[in-house]
Order: sequence, then structure tokens, then C-alpha cells
Amino acid sequence: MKNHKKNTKKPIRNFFEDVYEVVRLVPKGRVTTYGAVARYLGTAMSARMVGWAMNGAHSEKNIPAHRVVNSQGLLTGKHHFRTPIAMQKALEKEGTKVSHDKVVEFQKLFWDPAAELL
DNA sequence: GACATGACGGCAG
DNA sequence: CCTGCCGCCATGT
Repeated sequence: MKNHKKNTKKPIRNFFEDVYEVVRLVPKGRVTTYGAVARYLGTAMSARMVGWAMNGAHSEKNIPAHRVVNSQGLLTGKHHFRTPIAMQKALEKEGTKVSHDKVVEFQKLFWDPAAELL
């Protein structure tokens, strides 16, 4: 029999789900990074996948993707929002200061799931 | 099936 | 300080 079912045992769904959950748990006024989330999920070296997961986050409007920035605290993904300023606006609205597409005192507002949820 | 791309990160030069 | 390269996984062509 042609079982070319390809074993769709890919727990990717789990990966995405985890990303959504973690991002959703990010406290208001705080920010996290792709690398931190990736590390928490076990894909430390594949921070890219986290960003990819955010792509699906658009379906889940409950995902505060604006609280997720890169390791430099830069709003690299702002171009994927409804408008390139939506991300900054959302952050400022929550009390997070943003200057030149970068989170002010990002290190201080940094929220590491691997450490906070430990 | 192979190649190229992508919301990243870290290291080397 | 800046530029370039690799790694990692999934998706699209």
C-alpha cells in the first residue's frame, strides 16, 4: 500500500503554539527577543524560526508581536505590521519608549522567559 | 528534489 | 565601529 503519508509528525504546531504562549505572557511594558524565545523553546540557534512563527501570529491577533524585538532591541519586524509605525505606537502606548526604531533601555525592559518562567 | 529566502544571533576580520 | 559569514529550520518557487 502506498503509505506515502509522509509521517506528518512534525510538532511544529507545538513550536508555534509555544511561541504564541510565551509572547502572550510578556508583561505589558516589557519586551523580549527572538533569541530568548527560541532558546526557551530549545531552538536557540534558530531564532529565525521564532520570527517565522510570528508570521502566523497575524492570524492570532492576541499575540503582542510588538513586544518581540531582536537582540539589539530594534523593531526589526515593524514592517510586518499593519503599518511600519504600528509596532512603535503600540510599544509607546504601553509605556515602552522607542527611539529610532529601538527600545530605550531595552536591556532593562528585557523579559527573558527562560529566566522569568524558570 | 534543489535552490533561495527569511520578523535572527553570534563570531571573526 | 562596521562588514561579512555561517548556522538553523521551514516555506516558496
